[in-house]
Amino acid sequence: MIESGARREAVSRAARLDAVFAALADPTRRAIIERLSRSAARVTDVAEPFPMSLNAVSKHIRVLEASGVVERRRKGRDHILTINASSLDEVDGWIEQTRRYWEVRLDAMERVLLELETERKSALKDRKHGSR
Amino acid sequence: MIESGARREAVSRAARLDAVFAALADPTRRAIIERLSRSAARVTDVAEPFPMSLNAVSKHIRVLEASGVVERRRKGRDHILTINASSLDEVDGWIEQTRRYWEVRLDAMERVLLELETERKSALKDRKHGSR
DNA sequence: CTTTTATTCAACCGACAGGTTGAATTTATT
DNA sequence: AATAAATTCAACCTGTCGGTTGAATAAAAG
Repeated sequence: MIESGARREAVSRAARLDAVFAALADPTRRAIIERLSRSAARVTDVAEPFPMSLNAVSKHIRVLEASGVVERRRKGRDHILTINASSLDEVDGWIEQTRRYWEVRLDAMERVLLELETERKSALKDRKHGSR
Repeated sequence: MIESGARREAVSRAARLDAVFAALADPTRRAIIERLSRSAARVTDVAEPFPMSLNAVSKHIRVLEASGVVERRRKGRDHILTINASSLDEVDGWIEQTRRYWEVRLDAMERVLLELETERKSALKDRKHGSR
């Protein structure tokens, strides 16, 4: 039932990142995730503490489900929601990889070079600048 | 003028997470980040490869700046853009912490307990109906 | 000084996101 | 069978988002 991982290449990596980041961008949805982190729960249970209609929460859950962060299995009339732990790996990987770039390249050379260039230019004019 | 890069501790952690996740949810903005990961650049340079107006990119940059992921310093008429490596720490931390929850709690106990409960309920029904 | 270059500001627009309410659907309970 | 509960579907409203075009502003270059 759970064909997680390699088999879902119908959607681009970018689109998946879009979906997960967007899903995580809403505070209500992050709260839902945190709630589900403590225990699996039905839609009604998840919705209970929120100051909005059940329908609104239901829609949030659909967003989370579409992004792959939340999984749903039906048990009669109840829909049991759980979290898919591996769904954040891709996002995590993107962040990690991007940050690595910075730390290696940015901090040292590039920044100094840029500083030098701008220094050279302002040395020619040298007006009263006095910024901190 | 706007105090960019100044202390904005008045914003809640949730709001900051909102901003960063939302900033990262757009593929154009992620591409901008990747571009700036390789070298600092001016707005025009950043905008050049994108199939949209300079104004559109300028707006994306403002979103990234407001989220704290990108920093800007003016040098004459040029605005030099760089990445703030530490800005993703908060996001990274949230993901890491949330995932930890799952792996510890979800997989084992909670899931089994839930299974048992639903099992119990259908057992009651079983007495007056056939097995399934 | 005039012009070009870099960038933002402002107004506008279509699409989508997040919320509402009301009904429909499926399953449990009595 | 009748009712209640859990959930979604559908229509609708409002605000924000991503994009456009057409200024305005500020600094550099001629």
